[in-house]
Amino acid sequence: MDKKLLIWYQEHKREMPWRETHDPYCIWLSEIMLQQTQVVTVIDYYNRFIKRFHDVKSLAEAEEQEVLKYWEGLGYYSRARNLHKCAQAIVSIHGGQFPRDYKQLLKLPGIGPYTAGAILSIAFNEKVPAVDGNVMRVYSRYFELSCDISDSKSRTIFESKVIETMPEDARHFNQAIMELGATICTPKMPKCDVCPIASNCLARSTNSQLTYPIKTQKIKKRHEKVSVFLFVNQGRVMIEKRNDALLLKGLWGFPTHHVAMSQKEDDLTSEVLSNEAMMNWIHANYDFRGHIVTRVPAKKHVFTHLVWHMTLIVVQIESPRAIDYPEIKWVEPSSLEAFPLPTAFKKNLSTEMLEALFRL
DNA sequence: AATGCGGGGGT
DNA sequence: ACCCCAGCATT
Repeated sequence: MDKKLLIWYQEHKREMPWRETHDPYCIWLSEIMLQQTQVVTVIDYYNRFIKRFHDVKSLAEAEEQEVLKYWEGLGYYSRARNLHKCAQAIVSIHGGQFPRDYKQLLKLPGIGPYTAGAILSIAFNEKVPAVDGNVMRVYSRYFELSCDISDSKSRTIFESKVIETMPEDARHFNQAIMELGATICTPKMPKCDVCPIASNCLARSTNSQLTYPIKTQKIKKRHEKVSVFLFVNQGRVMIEKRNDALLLKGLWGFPTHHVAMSQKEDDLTSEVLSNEAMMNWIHANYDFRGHIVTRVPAKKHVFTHLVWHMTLIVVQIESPRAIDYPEIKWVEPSSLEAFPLPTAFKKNLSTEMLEALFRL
């Protein structure tokens, strides 16, 4: 398996900025960004990030808000918060050097079994497995392994199998398996006709590629109806830093009010908040008065485990005058870009909309 | 062991 | 419009 695979990888690997170095900082950063995120998306973020935070020390010294700003739009923001904490731990505990040790790496925030293996193998060429979803898909097909990959216990089974089959060139082998999973041995329509290891693939021989990997877990998303308030005062709109009790904690956004929740989308259509109920909510949470200018049905936004059905509520605030607090800012629409604003809010803000707000 | 956590791509 | 993807932390 390994010989053909390594030759294929050498010839067909995609170019990525982090593949031009073995610097543990670059490998670590890229691996964190690549969790649940595709290569094409990561490249721009990675380049901008490296340009601003060129080593672990400069990242450790940064403000969390700025790190989040550089992560804006990438999602799973706890990755960014843990990345920042991890950089600080590496500076304070390990003298700014990444530990070349599996157990030590695992203790660091945001680094789990996969990422520890990826850093050790790719940066240090240690013969350690790095099992991600691609590896599990490739191995379960190649060996027709029937263990359930949605069960976290299965990871160790794949790790043993990887150790059995791993050549000395761990650095390239681990990346080759993942590259194969990402480009050839894909979930839906695997390109077996151009796969370098198809001749020995068990699933290929029995035409069972699509029954592997075995995965039982089903995801049931709940639906939430959410009012998103655009408080407008003298050409400025209010944003607040989302607190730890909220989704998207630490990022900025418009005030949100939970109207209704259901397992079924249809149950939400009848749930409408009256103007009076809204004004009561506003007054209970903020000490100013105003009137509702308009309601705009907004795009729905799908998160990992829930769906937001948003309505934008534009409210003209008459009193008090716009005052900033540490966690509440009144900003001109053009200044919104200075804050880390998650996609759920961003995608509902057209230029026309902002222009209209500005005129209020 | 189960749940929380974004956003993008393919069909 | 709908389906799929999937590491780590917390509980």
